[in-house]
Amino acid sequence: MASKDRLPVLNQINYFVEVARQQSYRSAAQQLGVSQPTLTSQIAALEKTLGVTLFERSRSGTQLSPQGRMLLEPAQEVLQASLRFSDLARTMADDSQTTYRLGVPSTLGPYLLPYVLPELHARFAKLKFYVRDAPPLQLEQGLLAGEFDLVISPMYSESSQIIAAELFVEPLKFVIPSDHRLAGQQFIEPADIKDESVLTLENSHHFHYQILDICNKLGAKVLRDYEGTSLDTLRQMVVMGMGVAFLPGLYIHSELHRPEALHVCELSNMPIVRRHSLVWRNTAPGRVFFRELAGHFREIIGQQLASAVKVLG
Amino acid sequence: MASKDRLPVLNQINYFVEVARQQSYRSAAQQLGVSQPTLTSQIAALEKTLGVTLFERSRSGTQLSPQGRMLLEPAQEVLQASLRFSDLARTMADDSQTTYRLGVPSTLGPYLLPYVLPELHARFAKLKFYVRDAPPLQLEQGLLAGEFDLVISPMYSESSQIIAAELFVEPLKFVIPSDHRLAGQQFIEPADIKDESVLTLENSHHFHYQILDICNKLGAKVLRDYEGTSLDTLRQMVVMGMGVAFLPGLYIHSELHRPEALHVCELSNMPIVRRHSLVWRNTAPGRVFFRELAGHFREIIGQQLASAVKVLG
DNA sequence: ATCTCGTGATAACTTTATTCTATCAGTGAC
DNA sequence: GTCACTGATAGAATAAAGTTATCACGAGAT
Repeated sequence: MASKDRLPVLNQINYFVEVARQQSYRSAAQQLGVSQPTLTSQIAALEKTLGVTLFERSRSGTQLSPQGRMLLEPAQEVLQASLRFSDLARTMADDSQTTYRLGVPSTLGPYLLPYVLPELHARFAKLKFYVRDAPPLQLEQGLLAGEFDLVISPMYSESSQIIAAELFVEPLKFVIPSDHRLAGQQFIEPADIKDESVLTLENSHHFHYQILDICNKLGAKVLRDYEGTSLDTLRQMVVMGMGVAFLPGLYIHSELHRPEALHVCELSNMPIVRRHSLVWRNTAPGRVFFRELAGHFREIIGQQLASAVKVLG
Repeated sequence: MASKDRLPVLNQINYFVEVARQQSYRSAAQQLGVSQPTLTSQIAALEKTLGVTLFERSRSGTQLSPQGRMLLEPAQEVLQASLRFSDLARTMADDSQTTYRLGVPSTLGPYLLPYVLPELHARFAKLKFYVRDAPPLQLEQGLLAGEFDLVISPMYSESSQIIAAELFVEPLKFVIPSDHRLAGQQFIEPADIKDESVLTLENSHHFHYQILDICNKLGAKVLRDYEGTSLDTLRQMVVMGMGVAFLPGLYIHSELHRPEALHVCELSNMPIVRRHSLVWRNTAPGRVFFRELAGHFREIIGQQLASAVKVLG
């Protein structure tokens, strides 16, 4: 007869609970700030969609029907669930109180984020990141596919769907074994590197191609037989005398505090660097906040890592 | 700016969940059986009331925003709560699948309901009664106050707000100690009772006044110093020789199967009875079913207790 | 480059819900 | 009886939800 298969209306459920509480249409109406006929018709509508009589009305008052009595608690649960829902929404109305999926290159994340995230947390207590490592190629793909909300990447491929805010420039340091013929000097002439065997990461890393490029210019040869899977293996390979390598400044800043079997230096007059940007889709709803976020990144990096990198912006 | 303090609409939450599931407005629209612009405007309305952007739209598709992602599960919980609510309502749309608060006199309930409720349960598996004992006076008050939905009572006070369906007539048996001078006879002349000491229940029971009445007519005296608090104490008092008593036929039928230190008989040519009705408020939403229920009571009592009582109706 | 197809957004309109004010018709207390 | 109180009803105004037709943009194939 009645009751199409339609969902009831939360507002009506709210009315129901209030009338049940007050045992009176009129006082419930006053409490709810609506007129009494509104309640009459809305409760009637709810009863129709549910197919159940909720109240026993008499000229001398109103009370719950047996069915209404049993439905009262489930109704309150619906309202509570809806309150949880909209409360959560309200707190997240502020973009700085949400959890974002942040993608970082595995050659950067572990050496950058420990310096940044604690301070960021101090500034936005409810801002959270779900951080995932990935090679830059996958980062960009993943960003476009919606697997990430934010990505820190070198931003080598420009696309109209993507917005990048430059964060900082990171030097790549030249690393050689302590017993290498060039060890001991702080600056090395690019020409001296000719014919050196340069080790790199495996080619799923953007890092790989950058090194390839540099080596081509310098005339050094890249040892492709032994490609490291992480910066740590790369370092080990250099220590073991398998060749020389370029290692990111932040890695060295983080991991090579103590003297070791390695010598770290730079090429004179030829700064080799990585550029890092904070990247997001141009359609991302958080884009305004993301831009603000990039500012905080720069600020914090400037405070924490000024000695190791050069902040942009 | 946006977001008045109003409750969201379940329908919109449902739309939200479906679009999130399909990652597409169009296919979600098809799935939901509405047009695509409806979704556009309803999702936009929901976003406005929540103050949060739920989706990241692009010309090539739709996906959840970070906030929407976190709101998806709470949204589903709201829907589930609402489904539980309306499912429960649907099953209770049938008046025979609800729990009613049934009030019975304590001098009747324990001796009647065990014969009735099992068969009633067989006929209406989901029909339940929350049974409470009370003296008939409280029963009627409680019924009017809405503390009971149904009451079995003698229905001595007629009221325009109350509807009563007569169920059956129960004889009151005359009970004397086995060693009483009148013991052994099945029928006793009313005149023989003159000057006997008759025991009764305490006066909160309607039973009390009925006995008082009978005794006045018969010229018997009522022992008011010792009033029993239950039919069982009354029986014990008779066994102990403190007097004689009238006990309800159903009590005797239930409790006195085995021969005992008691003799049970009747007054000849003077049937003493209680009448029992099923009573409810004339405004009770279940009133149609209650009338039907009264029929089932009569039927079942006729089957189970024909030897002890006389069914009416 | 251009075309086509698929995306969500928009406009203009219709239908359905929601709400209001004013009024009615019983009930209960005095 | 009278009066104050209930919830129900009528009719009108407003708000919300739905429709069809169309647009503008991006992606992929030609």
